[in-house]
Amino acid sequence: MASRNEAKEQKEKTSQILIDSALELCAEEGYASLSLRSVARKAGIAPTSFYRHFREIDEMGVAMVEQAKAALEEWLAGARKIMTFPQVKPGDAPDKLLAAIEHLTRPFVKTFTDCFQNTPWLIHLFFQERTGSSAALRAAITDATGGIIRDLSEILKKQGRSFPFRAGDLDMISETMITLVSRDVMEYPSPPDAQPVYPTEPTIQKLNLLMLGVLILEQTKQE
Amino acid sequence: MASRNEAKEQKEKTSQILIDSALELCAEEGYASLSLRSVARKAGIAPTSFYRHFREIDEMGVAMVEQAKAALEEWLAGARKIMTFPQVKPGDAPDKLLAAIEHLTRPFVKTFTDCFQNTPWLIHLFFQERTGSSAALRAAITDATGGIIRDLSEILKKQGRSFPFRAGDLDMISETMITLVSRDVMEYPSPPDAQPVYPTEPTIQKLNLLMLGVLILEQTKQE
DNA sequence: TGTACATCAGTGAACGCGCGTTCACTGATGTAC
DNA sequence: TGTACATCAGTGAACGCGCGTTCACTGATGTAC
Repeated sequence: MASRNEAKEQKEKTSQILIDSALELCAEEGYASLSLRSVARKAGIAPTSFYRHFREIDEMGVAMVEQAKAALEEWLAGARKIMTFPQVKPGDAPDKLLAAIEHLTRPFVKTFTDCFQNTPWLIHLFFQERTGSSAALRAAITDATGGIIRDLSEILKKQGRSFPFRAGDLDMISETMITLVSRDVMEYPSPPDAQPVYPTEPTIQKLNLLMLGVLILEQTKQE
Repeated sequence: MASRNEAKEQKEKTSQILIDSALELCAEEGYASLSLRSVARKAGIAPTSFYRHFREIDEMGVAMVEQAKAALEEWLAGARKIMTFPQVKPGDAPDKLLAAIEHLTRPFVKTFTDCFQNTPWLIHLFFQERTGSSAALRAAITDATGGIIRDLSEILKKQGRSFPFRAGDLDMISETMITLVSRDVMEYPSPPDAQPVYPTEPTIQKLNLLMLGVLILEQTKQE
């Protein structure tokens, strides 16, 4: 019984090697360029062994997305701890609002860029293949992205006492934040190149403007 | 002489058929899935004839981007005519600012969605392949996108008397507007599916929030 | 005007290659009795 | 404990296919004289 588990663990391990290899290749060449043989080659197993783990490439693709989602959720959990929005009052000057907003946007962007520098394949898979690729992968990504957006909404909601968004807007704001930060991060050269310090300020500024607009509008609506 | 031109025109025509075929295929399957043979097949010529027009796929890719850029510039020129920003004063209520902003954002989003419904391949090529694909194509797209962003900046600048952006911010704002609208538009199902009315309101709202933030901030800085 | 030559878009046959997929096989491990 | 059988991850040979690319050729059109 125990050894049967060992055997299963061994299989699991090989599956993981396949997924890891695929994620690396995907970041380099894009998902569309993945081939069963190239993944197997990188993983160091025979092409035919692939079928012991997945029925086809897209089945592995879905597993890749699941893994990326778990990793991204972990990063977001880290962000949650450092995103805190100071109390503001209606009528505060825009400068003061901006300073408060940066307590949300700066840690958020920092988290995203750290994530990208550590595991570029993660962002790549999520935001590069989001609209392309096979229908199966697209569905998995859309699903996972939805989860991430809701996670971010939760983080914002926690700030609710001081930053009272209307519930319906929360997801829209989260989605936009993620869209903007992922786009900027992806424009950046991949890690094979000499890795310059990523300039986060323009990204932060965009999010600031968005949140400032939100804040002004929400304050108006509450009066 | 005249007939020599005719011969050249004939060649030009075939090149155009190749490009058009490639753009269609690209919208369906993505640029990475293009093959010399599939393009030639769709264009109705022998695979070997491809070499009479382009040395390799990426050379055609660059021509595709040029064509897409020209088309998008034409759409933007149309947008320019209907984007007009009413005069606002510092201290105007956010509601009033928002109403003014919509005179920019609504025509802009409308133009983009119309463009996508008419020629989906255009948006696809520009914003799907922006980060993937070959280095040559990426460079061409980055270049073309830069031009489009500057076009939009020009449009905004024309509103300068009533909407005084600082020059440095103009490109950032244009880029963000294009990022947001293209992302939303691309999330939408491709034309092969039953074509529902594209919901532009969420997109407009995002742009509104951004522009509201910009406006508030610019007003503050001028004081 | 007539004739000989040049150009060049488009072609079909052929090549070697990497691909996905099938198949029967191996050999380690687990199970039954 | 010993023996016979079952399971199953991993394998190597082999297949047919679409790919990019080469080559020598065709035939329409343009040019020289």
